[in-house]
Amino acid sequence: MYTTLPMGESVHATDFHALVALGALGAAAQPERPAPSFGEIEAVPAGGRIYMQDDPAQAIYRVAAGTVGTSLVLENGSRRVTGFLCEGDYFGAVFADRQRCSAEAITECTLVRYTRRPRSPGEAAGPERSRIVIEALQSERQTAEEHVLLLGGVTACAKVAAFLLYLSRRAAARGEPDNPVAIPMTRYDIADFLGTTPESVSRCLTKLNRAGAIRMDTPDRIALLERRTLSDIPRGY
Amino acid sequence: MYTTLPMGESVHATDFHALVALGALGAAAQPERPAPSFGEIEAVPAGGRIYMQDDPAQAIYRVAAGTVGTSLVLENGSRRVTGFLCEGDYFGAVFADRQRCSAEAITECTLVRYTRRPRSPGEAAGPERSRIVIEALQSERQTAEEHVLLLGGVTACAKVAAFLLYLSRRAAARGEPDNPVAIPMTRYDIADFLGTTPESVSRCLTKLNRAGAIRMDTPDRIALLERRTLSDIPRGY
DNA sequence: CGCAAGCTTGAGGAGTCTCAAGACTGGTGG
DNA sequence: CCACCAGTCTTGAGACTCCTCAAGCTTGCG
Repeated sequence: MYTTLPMGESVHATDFHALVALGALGAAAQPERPAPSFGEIEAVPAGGRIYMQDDPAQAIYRVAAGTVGTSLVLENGSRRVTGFLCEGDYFGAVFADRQRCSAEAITECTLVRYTRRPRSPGEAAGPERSRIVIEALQSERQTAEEHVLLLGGVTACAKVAAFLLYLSRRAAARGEPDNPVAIPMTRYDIADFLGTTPESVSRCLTKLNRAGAIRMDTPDRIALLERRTLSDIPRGY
Repeated sequence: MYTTLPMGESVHATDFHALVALGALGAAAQPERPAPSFGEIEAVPAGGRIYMQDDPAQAIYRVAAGTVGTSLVLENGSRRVTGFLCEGDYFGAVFADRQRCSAEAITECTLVRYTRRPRSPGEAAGPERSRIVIEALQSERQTAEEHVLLLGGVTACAKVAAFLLYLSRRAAARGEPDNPVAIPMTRYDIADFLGTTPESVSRCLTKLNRAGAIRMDTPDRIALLERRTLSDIPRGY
């Protein structure tokens, strides 16, 4: 599969190693970075729709605060949650006319919206816009690759435990409290994300709670007591 | 998560829409495209190791012919196959010092190897190298996102059926025969790719075969007879 | 021919899904 | 302020699928 990238001479003297260094540096949060000179701020209330599946793709979004969920409905009617996006994560960077997923705010959100068509002709080109696209690609690739590892677990408990560790790890990366980890999404969303059912998610959490591996303060706030247990769930747990 | 992309002024006048158009065009195979002016051809025999997990990351690879499998072993010892790469697919584009996955040739392969360090200083910069990185990001994102959809299936038969359709769709995109679809990888690899077991893969294929939805000519050559059945596997199939 | 690797099939048990009902929570309206 | 209500979460029971362990079968190759 060769791809046509009609950039032609529009990219000059790009340093290969600088691009390659992108991802390695991307892992570290750097909140001090000055805000980009473009991109519109958009506030979305909890439960608000950002866009729907098959809507025209008009912008790339970056989450500034809150949690966004992306999901899609397949031909056979089954629903899949494809990602939970938090501060710094990009979404909506499809390279097509229409969105493949729906996106909605799980919590109250603040988004940065990079519209495809520049608002004024003067700001059409520039390194910042291409930086956004590259960062979005990298972010979405990481989202999908981590999702693959979570979905690959064989038993439901292993998936749920890995999911908790995943949420905690990501919260820590954002500089947020990572041990009583916040669970902003519903059991239904978790189930559709992990390829299981809400009942199974609930049962696994109950089992891990009783076993002392976690402590459920409230349904949406869980303390991880034995991380080692969570990462090494055997087959017949 | 802000990422530092130390490109500075090294990217000029990049057309935002051109970058955004990348993915839409990326889906179409364009074998007529002239070969890039750099990148080393590497032939790998079937079963050959390309690199191992935790090896120093030295290059980005693109498959020119054959099938490559990437896999990794988690802390708890379970193996995951993260992708089956075919003509045109990229792999190995980690943005870190070391590889996260192992890569090995499933069939005899021809690869194009884009080494990180340019061979001569003169060819260090240029639009072609950054094009490779962007194409690789896009390719790997697509690999992971399609994998997510396959893994999200609830029953083993649904996953296996979706996997067959996936192989067929990709073969068609490469201009190869897509109905008696070639299955170059083993049941073990398929199982680790789909989050199930080799026995379950085999049983599902047998069941689909008996039901008349597919016809197994040989274990590695399967004809898809009822695509509609394969895409609409109900829960209790 | 014998071996190794991969594929298939079988039986039993563990895990999960389905359907169902009850408990809890937060918000709304009387 | 309280009752109600809708949505969510939890728990239960039964049926079913799938995993595990095991044993043949096929294929390709030395």
